[in-house]
Amino acid sequence: MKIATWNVNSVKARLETVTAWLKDAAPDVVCLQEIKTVDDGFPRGAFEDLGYNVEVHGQKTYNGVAILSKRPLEDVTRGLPGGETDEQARYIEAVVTGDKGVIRVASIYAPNGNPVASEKFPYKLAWMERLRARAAEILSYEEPAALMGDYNVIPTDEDCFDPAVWAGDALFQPQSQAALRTIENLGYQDAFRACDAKPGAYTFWDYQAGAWQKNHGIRIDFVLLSPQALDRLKTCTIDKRVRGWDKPSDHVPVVAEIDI
DNA sequence: ATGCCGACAGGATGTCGA
Repeated sequence: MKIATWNVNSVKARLETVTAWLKDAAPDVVCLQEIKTVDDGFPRGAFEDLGYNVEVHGQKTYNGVAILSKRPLEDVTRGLPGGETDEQARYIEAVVTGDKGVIRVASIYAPNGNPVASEKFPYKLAWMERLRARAAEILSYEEPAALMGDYNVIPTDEDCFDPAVWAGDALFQPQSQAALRTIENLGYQDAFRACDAKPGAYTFWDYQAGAWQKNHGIRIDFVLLSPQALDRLKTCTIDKRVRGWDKPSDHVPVVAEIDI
């Protein structure tokens, strides 16, 4: 089963790019982030026409996440547990059944957190703590799980072109890196790192200042796998071709092949 | 030090992203 995550930066503005990629890559499951639309505005027909089931947790203008799957999506959870007063749509989770068993998948859009001196940074850290709690709960199920998305954390110096540029940024703060590491330390593995230890692989290049042309990127989109999913991991790749296409998102898809 | 680019809502330009 081919599973993928992609921050599309508006599903409406990106519809042609996204459908072109789906036809080219033919993933079985895709977690989308930053769809920037309410549920009713989601172009579900365009994806259903390509054979996908669609589950959406949308929001006007900002955020919003979705899951597309060629297999039925079951046990759908909208919103990250523990945030009854949180209005921001950043999490949706569902269970997919493959030929050899089930896999639980989550589409995650973690808060950016900038500027660090604002209330946005503690919101980011509190949200990551809620994600840790949910990740721990999922681990207790002892089943294959893939927590996929835009974590808005640069894990190490090797995950950005120039660490000095990011020194004051929320994505690169020690607290942000620790929050991600704490989730991994529960027992999740970064699928890309499990397959490819080379530094200098990125998933995001800013639209500004020719970042793509200069390869000034960062790696902030991850597929985190439970032990039961890691056991079945075959490959994990970053599809950077897509950043060079017309009307690209500033993020590219991360794709993992799981034997499920 | 800040903007660079792009999407959105709204109908100009400010907010947000990373």
